[in-house]
Amino acid sequence: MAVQTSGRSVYDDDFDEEDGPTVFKRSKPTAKQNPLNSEVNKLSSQRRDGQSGRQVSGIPSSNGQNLSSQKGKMVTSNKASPVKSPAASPKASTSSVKASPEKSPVANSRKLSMSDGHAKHSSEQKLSRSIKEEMYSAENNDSEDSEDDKPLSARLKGNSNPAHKGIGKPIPTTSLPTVSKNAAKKYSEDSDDEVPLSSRFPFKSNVGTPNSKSYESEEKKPLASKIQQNGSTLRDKQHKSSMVIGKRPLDTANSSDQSSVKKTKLSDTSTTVKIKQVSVKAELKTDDDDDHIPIAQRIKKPSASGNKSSSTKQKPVKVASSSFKKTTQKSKKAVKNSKYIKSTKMSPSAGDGQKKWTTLVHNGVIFPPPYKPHGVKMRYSGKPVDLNPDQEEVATMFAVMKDTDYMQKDKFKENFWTDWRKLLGKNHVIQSLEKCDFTPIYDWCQQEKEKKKQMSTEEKKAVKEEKLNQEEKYMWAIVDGVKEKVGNFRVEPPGLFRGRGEHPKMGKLKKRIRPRDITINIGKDAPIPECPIPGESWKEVRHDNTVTWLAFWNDPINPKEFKYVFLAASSTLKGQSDKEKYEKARMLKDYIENIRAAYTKNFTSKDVMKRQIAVATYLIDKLALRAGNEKDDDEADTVGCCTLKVENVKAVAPNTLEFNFLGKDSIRYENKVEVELPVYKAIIQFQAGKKGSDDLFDQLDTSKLNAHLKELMPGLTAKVFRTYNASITLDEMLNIETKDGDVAEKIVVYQHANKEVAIICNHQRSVSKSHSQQMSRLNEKISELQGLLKELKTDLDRAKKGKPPLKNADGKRRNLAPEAIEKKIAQTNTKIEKMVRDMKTKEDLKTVALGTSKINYLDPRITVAWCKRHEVPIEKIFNKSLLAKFAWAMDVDPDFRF
DNA sequence: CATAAGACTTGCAGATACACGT
DNA sequence: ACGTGTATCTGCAAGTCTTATG
Repeated sequence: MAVQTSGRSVYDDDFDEEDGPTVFKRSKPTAKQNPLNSEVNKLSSQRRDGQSGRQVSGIPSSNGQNLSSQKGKMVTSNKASPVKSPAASPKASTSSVKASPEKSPVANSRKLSMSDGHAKHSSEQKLSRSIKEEMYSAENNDSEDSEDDKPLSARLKGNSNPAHKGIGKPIPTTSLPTVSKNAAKKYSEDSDDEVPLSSRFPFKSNVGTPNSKSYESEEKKPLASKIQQNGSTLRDKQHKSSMVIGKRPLDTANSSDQSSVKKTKLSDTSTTVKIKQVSVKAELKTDDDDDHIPIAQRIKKPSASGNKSSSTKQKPVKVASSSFKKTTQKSKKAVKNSKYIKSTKMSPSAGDGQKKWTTLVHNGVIFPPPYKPHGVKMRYSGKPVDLNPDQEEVATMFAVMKDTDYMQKDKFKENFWTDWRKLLGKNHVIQSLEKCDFTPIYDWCQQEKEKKKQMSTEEKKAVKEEKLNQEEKYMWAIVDGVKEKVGNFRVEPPGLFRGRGEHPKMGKLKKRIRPRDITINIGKDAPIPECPIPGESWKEVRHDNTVTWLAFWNDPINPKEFKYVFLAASSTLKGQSDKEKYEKARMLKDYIENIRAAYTKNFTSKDVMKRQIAVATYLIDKLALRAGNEKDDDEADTVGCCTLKVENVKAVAPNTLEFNFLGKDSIRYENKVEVELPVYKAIIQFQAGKKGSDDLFDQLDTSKLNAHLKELMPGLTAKVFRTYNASITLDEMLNIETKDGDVAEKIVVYQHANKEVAIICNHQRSVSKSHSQQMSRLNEKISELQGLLKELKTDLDRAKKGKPPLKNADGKRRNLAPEAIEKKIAQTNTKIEKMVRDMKTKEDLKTVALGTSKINYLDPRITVAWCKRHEVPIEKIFNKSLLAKFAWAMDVDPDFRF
């Protein structure tokens, strides 16, 4: 890759040297907006949001305080199905393409979800897409290295008008003719393959059909979104209106720190000492030899091969002999895979085997302070009891949980009692938990908390500084000569296990971790961190550079499992794999059409397992379900796709499926979806003759499913669909809904898209304790304003007639000119409208968590590119930690599309 | 092959920091 | 200056997926 030598990108400059928000300016102020947008916008006005109440009463699903009661109030049952999909109206592209004669059963089955009749993509597009598929690896290299890593300034000079790129690369996903340069390039360069297309893609002809019109446009979204279009069942809680989410602009003060995203390359690992001396902030800003080099390139430095990015680190995928190939894309796959292998071989990671780093220096982990007995006596049968420090410690853990929901759970108390009793001993005075009164300890803890709160600012600051001082040395590691933040260097303190949902182990004592429990992983030549507790030593010291963890210990609750210390999300190591994740999801984009066609075909396969795989894949794709691994009995009883029980899905004629189950973290997934008839029928078949608690997919588990997926695309697994659907949704929504307007309006568009994704992924949060209170407070304010409005109107009437204003209860009003009153009225109206909007937004988002998708599912390059295109300061969308985490994405081409 | 072990990502909640209106 | 509400950060639980093992 051409290393960018000429200096920083525009972005970098802003980042480093300015305090103000970073605005991605285009060199040409023109072409800010895709010309198509205006048309597309119409579509957007038809969209409705899903509604958000997804939790169900009575389900003890979380451990938050008062949660169950809150949840209980939420009656709404259908979960939203989000996005409808204006997003993909391929009209534009259609025009450039001729209709193809393909016909496909698949397409037919999709009609259902395509009520708005989007045009489909032409066969030509499909073909070129297929070609692209084969060339994936080549493309990757191109896109990652040749373009993205160029300085922004350089890139901007080029063709910044998205419309220019239309040639050559069909983006099936959207109708926008926008095509990335990379893709176009790839297309032409990649035509190397001599094999006739027709033979390479026997499957093709099946895929698109005349009636697949909206198939393509629609297919990119989870079904849920589509269904909503006709979804009579769904509540229309929406507000296409863009609501102001009330997000505060990040303060510019932050930006000065942002250079933290840069890595400081140290000339050699022995510089550790120096590092330790510098304060964090100072360090962040210090000399950075590599500052001018984009992170993406720096990442690769350590690798001797200096090769182009390997967007996928996985090892070559074996070309399995699968039935799928036979039926569909045999030759294609073979070709693909071989290329894939080739490219992977050249990649640094492949060359180094599993090697994740070359040198690794760090200072180990920090332990929580030993327990300080407070001596406060709890009571047993009303009498004070003496406890030794160990017993007291555990009693205190229990005491402080007084007003959490766990206290209502018998399992929690039972588990706690079992473990505490072991400490007390059989013959202790305390013989039963019921007679225990922990309130003295509880009260004491509250007092302590209060004391802390009352400390003066200076005192607090001092305490903080002291803590920082102690921790500083643990906060950093040096990986291949680059100083990187460590994620969780603090060893977990002892406590009572707070499992989520109905976890069988809740309340058990999580014992204190000691050095002898901990295995350290560190570079061979690095000094071994000294054990912070005198007289003890680490369990083991390894030098394993095929893994990224710095330390681990066995989870005291489940000794078969481990707790790892990793680098922070902002590290290059994490950034790299994050990028690979998104590249894989982008790769899926090129395969998705065939994959969907294949599973659609298999809805009616005679082979039950195939049918189950098909339907499961469909659900994962359309509803963004998780894979659903098997779980042990000593874990909360939750499910994912492969572990769905018969009772979790209800088939309602003619073709609706009602899902209701507890997913990850015991979050309820509740959704009604209209599905293709074959899916509906298949589900009924799978349920036939089974009990409610039986597995719906009895022939299936995640390894079978993923093994199958891997035959369809290298590295494909179930979770890739979630990433793909989340990111593609964001990309499309942003590009369709962004209009000219001020930054605030654009941010609203972003948040709206973000929200849709969160709903698709079922990312929930519990309603804040004060939510209803806050709502009524807002209501009060609104009616106050409305009262004022009334008075103003009266005044206006009187003023027009030349009469003086009436006096009201609390005094008199000023005598104003009618114009002034009118102005006031307008202002008040605006204020009221804004408050109403805000309230709606607040109500709407009260159970939706936007953060998770932003952190884990949305390709940051979509966001960064959009910010560049629309001159939205990236800080308005990404906070400081996100900026650091996504450093690798910052110099993306403004024309980047997912 | 099935299962276990191992490694890494994803997810929610509570604590804490911070901005905003009064 | 202060309380309140929101945004962000942190902690750690709970997933996914790969690899090793018998």
